[in-house]
Amino acid sequence: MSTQTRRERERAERERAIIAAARDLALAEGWDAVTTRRLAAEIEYSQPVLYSHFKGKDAIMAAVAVEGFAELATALVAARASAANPRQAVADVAAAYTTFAEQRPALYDAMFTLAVDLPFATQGVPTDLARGFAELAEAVRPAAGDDDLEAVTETFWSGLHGLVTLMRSGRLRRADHDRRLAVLVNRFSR
Amino acid sequence: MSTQTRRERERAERERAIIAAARDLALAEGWDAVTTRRLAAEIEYSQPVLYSHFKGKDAIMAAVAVEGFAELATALVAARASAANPRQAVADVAAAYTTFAEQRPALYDAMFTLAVDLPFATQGVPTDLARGFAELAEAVRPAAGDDDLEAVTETFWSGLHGLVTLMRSGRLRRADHDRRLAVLVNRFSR
DNA sequence: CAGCAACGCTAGCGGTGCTAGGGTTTCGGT
DNA sequence: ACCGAAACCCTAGCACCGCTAGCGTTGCTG
Repeated sequence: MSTQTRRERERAERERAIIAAARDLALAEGWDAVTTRRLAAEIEYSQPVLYSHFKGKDAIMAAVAVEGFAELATALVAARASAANPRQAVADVAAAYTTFAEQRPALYDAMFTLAVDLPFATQGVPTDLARGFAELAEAVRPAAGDDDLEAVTETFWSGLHGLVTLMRSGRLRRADHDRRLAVLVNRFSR
Repeated sequence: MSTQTRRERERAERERAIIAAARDLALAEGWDAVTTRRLAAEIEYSQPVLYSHFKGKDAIMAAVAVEGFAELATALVAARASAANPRQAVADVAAAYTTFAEQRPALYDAMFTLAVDLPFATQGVPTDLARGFAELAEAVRPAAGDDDLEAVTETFWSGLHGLVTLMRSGRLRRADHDRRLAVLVNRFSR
């Protein structure tokens, strides 16, 4: 029994090492730099070992994304908790969201622009993702009015996502980001 | 002179054939299916010919994107022109935008999610892109209030872009699209 | 008609994600 | 204690990618 458990533990550790290596490499040089060969070299095993843990590169990215959901959710919870009033809550949550995307671009990409094989609008949504979404929902709830809260939240989220992706790809001037964010917050407060 | 002009004409035709082939292939099977080899086979020339017309695959995608800007601008102009009132103009323009993205996903990707080497937030923006942006601006102008019109337009655009990309990547339920669109339109009208 | 320049081809480079097959090590039963 | 079996991981390679060097041919020019 002891050797069995040891091997399982080592295997789990190696899996974490793969995810950590992918995450670090992606944060440092972007996802294009994350190749199965470099990943294998990083964990000091051969390429095929990766495939005994994950179905493919997409699955590795998905695993990294799941970690990202936890980070984002934590940031959003903190932002909303420290807000003085409902209006400020929307602003702080929005700022926290875009800051996260700006500071962890590779993580954000894995979560929201790449890696499609994660469950989103279906059952089995990662709990941390649901946590983050709930924070957005609570922030905009006072401003929902007659509209369905879920629809308002999703639309608010889309606005944030659009701002982030268009700015990051050079389609929007970074200098005007605060102004745009203020507009969005304005439209989803009161 | 005659042979010279003939060759230039043939060259121009071949360039158009490359763009058309890339566009058709992308619309039919997505950009992943557009490889330089398939493209070369499609125009019945060898691979290196492509590189005498374009710097690389990205440049070909950029050329396709430019054509897309014209289509989108036309759709937006038509939508706004036929609207009965300002409120309806925002709704129609928004619907036209998302419909375009939904019906021409590959085109939309080339324009707004891939191909970064196009000028956007700088000088030299493709005129058709500016035309489309201007239509969005005119639509939301009545609802800008004290906010800077450009910032409002960019934010509205971001909302549309976010809705489209999150839905297309499976992050938002397609069934609720109209509801979300209505929310966005609501927040950028009146 | 000779020389030259433009042109488009074949072949190949270095890279990608992924997999088949075989050795080696470790385990379990006699 | 040993032997068969199973688990494990590595080497080598497949098919593909974007892109380019170098050559042969074609067709124009003086």
